[in-house]
Amino acid sequence: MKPDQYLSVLNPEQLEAVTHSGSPLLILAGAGSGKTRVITTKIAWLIAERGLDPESILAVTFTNKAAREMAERATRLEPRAERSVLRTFHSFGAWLLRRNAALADLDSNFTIYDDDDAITLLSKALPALTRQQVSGIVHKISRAKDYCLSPDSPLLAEIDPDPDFADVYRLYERRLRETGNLDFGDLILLTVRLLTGNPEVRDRIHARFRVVMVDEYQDSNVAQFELLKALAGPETYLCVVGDDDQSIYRFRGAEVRNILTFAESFPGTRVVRLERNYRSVAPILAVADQVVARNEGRLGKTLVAERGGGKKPILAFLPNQDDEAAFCAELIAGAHRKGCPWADWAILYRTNAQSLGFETEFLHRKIPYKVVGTLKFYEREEIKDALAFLALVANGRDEVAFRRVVNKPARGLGEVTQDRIVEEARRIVFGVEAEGELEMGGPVRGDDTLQFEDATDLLSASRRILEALPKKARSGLSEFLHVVETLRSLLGDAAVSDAAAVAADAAANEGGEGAADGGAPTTAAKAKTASRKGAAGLAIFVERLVDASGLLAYHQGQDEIAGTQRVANLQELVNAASLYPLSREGLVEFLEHIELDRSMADEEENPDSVTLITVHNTKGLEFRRVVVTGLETGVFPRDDKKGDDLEEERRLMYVACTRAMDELYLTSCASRRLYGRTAFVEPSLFLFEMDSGSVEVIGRTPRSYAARGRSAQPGAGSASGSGDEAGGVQPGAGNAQAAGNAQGASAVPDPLAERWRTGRKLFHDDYGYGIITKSFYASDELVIMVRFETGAERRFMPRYQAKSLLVVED
DNA sequence: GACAGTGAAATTTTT
DNA sequence: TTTCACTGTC
Repeated sequence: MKPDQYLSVLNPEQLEAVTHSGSPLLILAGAGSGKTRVITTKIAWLIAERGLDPESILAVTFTNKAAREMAERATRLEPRAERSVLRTFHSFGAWLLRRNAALADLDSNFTIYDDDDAITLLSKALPALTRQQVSGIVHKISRAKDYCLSPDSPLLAEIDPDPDFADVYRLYERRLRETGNLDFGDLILLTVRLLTGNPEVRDRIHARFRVVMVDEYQDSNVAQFELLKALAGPETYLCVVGDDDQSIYRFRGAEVRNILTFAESFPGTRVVRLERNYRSVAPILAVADQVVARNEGRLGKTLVAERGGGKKPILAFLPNQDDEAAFCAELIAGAHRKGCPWADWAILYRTNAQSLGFETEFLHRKIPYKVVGTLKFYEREEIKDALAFLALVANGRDEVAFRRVVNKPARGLGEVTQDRIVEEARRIVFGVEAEGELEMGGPVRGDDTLQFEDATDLLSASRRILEALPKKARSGLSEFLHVVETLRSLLGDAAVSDAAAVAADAAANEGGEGAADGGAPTTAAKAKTASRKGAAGLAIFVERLVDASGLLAYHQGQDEIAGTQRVANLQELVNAASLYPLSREGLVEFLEHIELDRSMADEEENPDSVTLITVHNTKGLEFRRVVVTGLETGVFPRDDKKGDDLEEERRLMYVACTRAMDELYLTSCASRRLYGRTAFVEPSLFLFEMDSGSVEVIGRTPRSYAARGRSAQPGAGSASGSGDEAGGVQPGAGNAQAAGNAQGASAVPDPLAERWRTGRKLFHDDYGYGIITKSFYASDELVIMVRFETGAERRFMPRYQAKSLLVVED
């Protein structure tokens, strides 16, 4: 596309942001203001108009999805942008560290530990503590890394005042370095140290990246801020984009202050505000704004809706979460009957657990849906097993991986034997008393990488103690070692020397590899094509490994016992590997990609389906119609939230509402089941913060909410005071009758009540046959009691349960 | 060393 | 309701 073409569609502020140069730039981009368009256009423009080498542009984001989208859109405007480096913070860190492994005192074959692995590792080092306690510690360590704090930092007390914490942190670091692996925090922290501690690397990076851009800057943490500072040389053009009102990751270290004080950190900063919202109709934007306006710590923006007209958001009060699910289903099904595609809809909730009710309901009603984020493919036992085995092949020091697979299937190698092997491996490196001698950098000395790896390899250690083991363990272990070795040889004899080779090349590497490397993440779409052709590339290897490791047989057995899908899942993993070359580098690349991007290729899901998604996961997305569910105190916002935490919940609410383009629905239940127990709950604080009159209320209004409505809406109050008033029209099913009030039911014949008359026989999908024992209106909702053959008695609201409840006899 | 059974606790958001 | 730690048995 020609620059004047894509520049002509921009508004004046967007144009200014795109063409600005000569000083740091902060773009304050409100929701739906065309932020991504500005970034991608800027990339294209820099290449096409300013003649910048695409490879000298670095743009970092927080999610892989965002990175992919950015690459896609920039490339559409300017094909050469394909060679720019568009990555997540973490994948950029991994990229740089791997290429400078020797300088960073790392093994270039490092794999990445997720929280779970980190907890396992530390648990083994602290056997006296429960997993839960360790999990708390690991969490704090990861927070410390977010803030760039080493075990020696006095500021550590801010995270945990316990003086032991620093020691445990130190211990964790040592164990982690011993495995040769990194955790998420390290990907940022060690990258910062690499750049600040090695002037030649830093200069090289400054020379290469002339432009550094950051998207969603409001979610950056202190370590990422430090990284940004390290990346910005005197000649670097710095441009960050963000919206302080959408900062929602404080809980994991994000610092809103980064964006609030950007201009102070980088003197001369030019600030451009994008305040025209092109996404939502005005009434939707209004309620979102009313809520977030209550926050104090914000830069303050005035979002202007470019789309006039539009309906007021509808607020539905419902008895409980089953009704909430039914309400949503009916709403969506009703719209679908009128031609609205399923895909126009998104159901938003605060916590993942809330998706369940919607899933069951949608399944019943045959409404196609997809759950975003809960794709726990890589969490499955069989997948983690196979990945652990792969990781061990790539890196023989990986203790967590070793422990996970060495005795699976059972080879007579229990924890005691495992401990012996690990001790043996550590003994070689540290001598008998190693405690406390290490710095953060770890024990690797650049010159003897090879020897180090060999000696501390858990496999070498295994071999050394082999003879000392009891017969059963000995044969089991020796068989295991044989499998690993055979597999390693499959990756070519070059495997062992890779580390040295890569280390030697490192210095010259960042220059040319950007292109080759940037290609990998964008190939996700090609995965399917590749996998259909059968095992190719690394897939051959993974297939062999799954079989030879005994994991296939083991999980086959589990499939037969439990009727699970494990073998099929393993096959899926094999397919995923087909994109990578059959080599040790290919394997390492594969593992890194999985660790950093768990959003497996979107399978062959139905493109026309309703989206079920947590509010956090909607960042950057938009839908025509959105239902924000669970608007109750304790759920959203979670209770015990106050001060800054409450402000963050408010921003979450702001994010949720501003996802909607055309229609917004809000649902709030009177009671909710929470771990088995049913509790009555109050409407969300945020509902009270919206101006009365800016939403249309339906359903039985809770007393507290009604009270507020009455005072704010003079003349609209009801005489009865029972809170029965339901303003507005029931969307979806049976709307005409619903408008009628409870007291009117005596005169007017009511088809709904007629259909669900006492004595009728029913069939229910879950409970089987039953008979209606009572039928009555509670406020303005028809309620029936049904006794089932099982003896159970249940209440239903036919309006919402029409599909699962079938009248079988008059 | 594996495994079943018991009792109790605890639930957010994620690169 | 589910998950996890711990206990006792084979």
